[in-house]
This record gives sequence, structure tokens and C-alpha cells, in this order.
Amino acid sequence: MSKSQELNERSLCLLKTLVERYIADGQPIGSRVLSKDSELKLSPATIRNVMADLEDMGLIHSPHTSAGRVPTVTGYRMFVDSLLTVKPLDQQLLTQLNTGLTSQTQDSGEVIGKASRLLSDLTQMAGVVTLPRHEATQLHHIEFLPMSNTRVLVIYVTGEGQVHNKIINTDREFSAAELQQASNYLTSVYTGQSLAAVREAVLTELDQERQQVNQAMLDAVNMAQQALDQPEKEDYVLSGQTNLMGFSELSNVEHLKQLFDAFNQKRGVIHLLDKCHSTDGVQIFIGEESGYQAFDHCSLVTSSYSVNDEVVGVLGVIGPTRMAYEKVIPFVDVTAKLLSAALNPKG
Amino acid sequence: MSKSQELNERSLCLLKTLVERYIADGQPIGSRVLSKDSELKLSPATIRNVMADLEDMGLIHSPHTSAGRVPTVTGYRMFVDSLLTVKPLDQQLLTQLNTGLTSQTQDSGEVIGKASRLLSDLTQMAGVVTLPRHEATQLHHIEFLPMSNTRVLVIYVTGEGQVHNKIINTDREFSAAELQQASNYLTSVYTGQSLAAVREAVLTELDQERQQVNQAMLDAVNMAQQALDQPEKEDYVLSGQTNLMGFSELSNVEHLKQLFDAFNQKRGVIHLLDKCHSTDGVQIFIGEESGYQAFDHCSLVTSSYSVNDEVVGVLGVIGPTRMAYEKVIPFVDVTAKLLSAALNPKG
DNA sequence: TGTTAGCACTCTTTTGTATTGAGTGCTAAT
DNA sequence: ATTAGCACTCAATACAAAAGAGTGCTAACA
Repeated sequence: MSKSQELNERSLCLLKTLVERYIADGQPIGSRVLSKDSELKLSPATIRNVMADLEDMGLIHSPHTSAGRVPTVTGYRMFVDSLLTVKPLDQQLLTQLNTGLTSQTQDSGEVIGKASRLLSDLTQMAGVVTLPRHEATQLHHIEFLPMSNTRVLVIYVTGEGQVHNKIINTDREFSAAELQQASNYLTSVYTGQSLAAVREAVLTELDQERQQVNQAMLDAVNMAQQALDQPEKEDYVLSGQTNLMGFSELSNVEHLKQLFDAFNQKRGVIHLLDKCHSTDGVQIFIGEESGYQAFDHCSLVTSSYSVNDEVVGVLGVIGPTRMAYEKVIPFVDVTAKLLSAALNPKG
Repeated sequence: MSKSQELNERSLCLLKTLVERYIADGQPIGSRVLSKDSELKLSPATIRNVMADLEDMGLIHSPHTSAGRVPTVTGYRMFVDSLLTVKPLDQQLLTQLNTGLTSQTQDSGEVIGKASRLLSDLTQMAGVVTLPRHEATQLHHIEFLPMSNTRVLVIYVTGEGQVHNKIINTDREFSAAELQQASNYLTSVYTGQSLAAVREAVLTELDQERQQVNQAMLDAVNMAQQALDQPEKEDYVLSGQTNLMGFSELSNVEHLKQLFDAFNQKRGVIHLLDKCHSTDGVQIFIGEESGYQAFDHCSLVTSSYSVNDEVVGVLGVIGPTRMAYEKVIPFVDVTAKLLSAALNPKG
């Protein structure tokens, strides 16, 4: 009785080799192979007993009577949490990453895209990088341009050259000169502050100084308020989706459709990625743990990246549950660090 | 002898109903069904004779001895070219299109995206719209902003609020004031001209007036030249890719992967879409006609759209070869016209 | 001469049955 | 506690037979 609940060294060791072997081969592992594969010198019969225990504990599972065993989600979880021996990152991969992310003359958008691409290319799975949190980035410049009648094009530049734009409708028609003046005023006052701060400042300024401030500036602030009104929705860059079509465990078209639909919706994925914002270090969602049905057969390995020591985004790799965690984890970890480095204002 | 090469009224009529029926059912059509389905009162035996002729001519094809017949690519081609009875566009679809494309306060990018989305949503296939040809659009404003050291952010606005930006490296450091002056100079001189014209003008100005013109303007022109140097690559907006995963004829994961890879490469698709630039009216590629293996089982129905009576882009629908051409064709046609209308400067 | 009924034939699809092989669980021996 | 042995389960494979769909051809017919 006590035995069946006890997770002794031996059981764990066997679980470990079972998972490793299953990740390598993709086929259910029977007692015979496990007996040969493990450094423990045990007979298949003994191993069968242990396996029965592991199955009782919900760590492995048998597809049917005459098949071997396969790790369950909790089995994988135990594996990555306490059994995994992380491999140091392949040197060649490291240099590829480094050269890919460090090249000059790129705005941050390009770097993000490049990172996503590298994640997918070097893992042969799907790579994802969220765009830096809009709110946290600094305002670098804001400009109003006349379009037609009362329509005004607002352009504002944040961080290292990310350009955002939006068309707003104004109450009355503005001349090019007026708009120019507004641009100058706002840029001079608010440059260097975070967008969140600017939004707040603009709102209070609208409230308090309505009477005192001169009309031109009031107009400027008003337009800024409209432009920054609803925060831009979060977004991410996904690469290598087609890589996922190669994996036999996802080869069911129905599953694939669900997965790709989820990618297109973006909502769910963003929500999932947001969960990693808080934690630092690598975080992993295995199969159903994500809570999204479309990801039932996938795992997600993520890490957050920062600018100026503040977490502004998340990046990661999406692949089948059966992935080489021992390689992917350090890979994602390093990529996050390199991306942070690449995005930080140069020395 | 002569008979087997002759495409009389009756054969064509049967081909037509065969294709229609096959498009509706998706299963090979036998002589019995065709006999019942056709308005011609002919026995299955007679129909078998006709079908044998059609097969000789390469218009239909039998998957195997005991299956019915299926249209070949040339069969489809004949069908859409001369047999098709185009259905007038469903009134409800029309209003949906209209309201979707006509709403206010959208920059052209949004309209393009919306069009693509509508194409896919309303056909339940994939929709594609190329971005308006960059070269042909008018320059509306150009602006230089200092980033760090010698890096300068160039922002230029074209057409109805499309914002482009690029970071360039300059020979020396420029002050904000200098850049402002350059912006003003270029904007005042070149606003309203097409990008292609601007590029040309800039180049000649660099050549000819190197001595006479003042240094500030020379710098400005120099930077503009760098920014407009290599033309932006063509691009398109694709929607509803996942719709394609629902079709049984494409449900082979291998095919799907090829197709989606092609979508990601973009190169091939763009090349294909470019072929439609010249022609006006609806153009159709059926199966292998496209010349791209990934599209072997797909058809592409396209039409070009214009701004100021000049063709600037192409839009279309991608779906399985077996699609309801009689509905899709008018739909694509109308969408192209509505998009042209939506993009043309108002009033 | 064009159309049709009839029939033999082909080939896929389905269904059923037997066999093989992998792997287990249990029991009894070590 | 470990292990050898054995009966048992179940998927996968192979094979055979039957059913079904549709054709091509021939001969009869209007």
C-alpha cells in the first residue's frame, strides 16, 4: 500500500528514461526497452511492477493493453520540474542567435521579427514574440498632419524607432501651421515620458487648465488625447507555423485547424503569453495545462524580455508536447536575454 | 472519327451539368446521375458514349474504372470560359460588402485588411489583397527625426494616410533643427508627386546641382535618396487561410503544408498576382494553370483595383478547384470595384 | 444512323476472419 | 524484493469474399 504511493529514486529514474526515450522515439515504451535502456539492471518484470505504480500515480498511461507506456501531462510536468538534465546551449546555435539579433540599423520591429524567425528556424517549431508593451515605451516624437477636412493623421514615435499612426476626426478644420505648432508643443513637453504617463498627464491637463492655457495648446492636448485614447491592443509576431504541420502528433487536420484558428484569433494566445509576464526565467505550459483546447497537444516554452530592467514582452516556442525540452529551455532562455540586450539603448 | 472531335451543343450541355453537379457534390459523376440531372432526355448508355468522347478530348477524367467522371483542368477551363451562367450577386452579400468597406475614419491599410477579411468571410475560402503599388502613390509628407548619433528615422506618408518609415545611417550627426529644415524643404517641394517621380527627381537633383544648391538642401535630398533607395517590396494581406483546411480535397497535410509555406514565402504568390495587374476584369487560374505546384489543387479568382483610374493592386479569392465559380466570380468583381471606390479620394 | 437495353467486366469499398506480435498482469519460484 | 513463466488482451496486418458502382461493348431498335 505505502509502496504504491511512494516515489522512490528508482521509480523516478525509470520515469526519466521513459520520458527521454519517448521524446526521442515517439512510440509507447514497453518494459523490455526500458529495461535495456536504463542504467538500472532490472528485469522487464520488475520494471512492469514499477510502471504499474507510475500509472497508478497518473504519471504514465497506456494507450491500450498491448502497447507500451506514454507520459501523461503530469508525467511530463514532473520530468521538466525535477528530472530534466538541461543541456548547455549548442555553440553554433548561440552564434547564429547572436549574429541574427545584433546586426545594426534595425528598428525594434525588425528585431522582434528576426527573433521570432530565429526561434522557429533554430527549433524547427513555431516561434512567437509579443510586441513590447506599448504603454511602457517612451514617447520620442509626436506629429499631426492634415489629411482632408477635419481628418488629421497622428504619428507618434516610441522607443527605438517604432512608428505608430492613427487617423482622428477633429471638431474643426486645422491649418497645416496650427498642426505644426501643436506637434511642436506636445513633442517638447512630453518627449521622454512613457506613453502611460503621457496619457495621464494629458487627461489631467484637459481637466484642470481648461481656462488658463491658450487655445492652441488645448487643441493639441485634445488631439493627443484622442490619439492615445484606447491603448493599442497587444500583438505578437508568430513564425514557422507550418513547421507544426510536420509533427505526426498534430497531423490531424481538425486539430491543426483549431490551432491555426487560435493563432489567428490572437486573443487566447495573448492571454496565455500574458501569464508569463510576471514570472521571470523560463516558464512552461504542457498540453492541457494551458487551458486552451487548441493547445491540448502542444507545449509552450516561454521567457520574458525587458528593456531598462522592466519586463515589456514575452517570447517563446510552441511545439508538440513531445519536444526536446532539455534543448528548448536553455534556447528560449538565452534568446530572451539576447533580445533584451538587443533592445536596450546602446551603452 | 469526326464525331469524336466535335464539340456539339449536346456534349457541352452535358459537360456543363457534369461540372455543376460535381462542384455541388464533390463526387465523381456517373452516367446514371447525369442522365437524371440533365434536362436532355437521354439514356445512361447514350450519355456514356458522350462521356467517352469528352474524356478523349481531355475535358473529363475517370479516377478508376468503376467511378464516375470528374472535370479535368481543361474541363473546368472550358466551363468557366464558355458555359458558366454567372449568378447575380446575392443582395445580402452586397450590402455586407458595402457597409464593410464604406465606413469612415479608416486609413487605406485598414480598408485593405477589411477587404481581405470580407473576401474570406463571405466566401468561406481564403481572401487576398495586395497592398497598393508603392511607387504609384503620391507623397504627402516626409519627415526626418533624430534617433541616436548618425541614425535618422525617416517617416513618409503616402496616399490616404499610409505611413512608411525607415531608419538610415548618415555621414555625420544632424541636429533636430537641421532635420526639421530638411523635412520642410522636401515636403514643400515634392508633395503631390508620385513616389517614383520623387525618386527620379531626387536622383537628378543630386547629380546636376551638386555645386549650386545650398548644403542643407543637398543633405536633405541625400537622405531622401537613401530612404527611397530600394523600393519597398510588394506585399499582400491574406485572410481565412484556415478556411482552406476544411476542404476535403486539400485535407492532405502534406499539400496543406506546401500551400501554407507558399503563403509565407510570399514570393510565388506575389508573382502570380502580378500577372493579373495588366488585365482588367476577373481573371482565373485553375489548378495547375498557376504554374505553382503548391496551388495544384486550388483555384484563384482575381480582379484588379485602381485609384485615380490607375491599377494599383489586385485582390482575389483562393479556394479548391472545385469552387462555386458562378458565385465567386461576380463576388470578386464587385469587391474589386467597391474597394476601388473606397480608396479613391472622396468627392 | 443515332439511341438504347442488356450484360460481362473492372475496380473500389466494405465486411469478415485469421494470424501475428507486442506487451501486460499475475503467480509461483528464487 | 526480484524474476521467470505463462495466459491473456488488443492493435495491426493480411487475406478473402461479397457488394456496389460504373463502364465499354454488342446487338437490337426506331
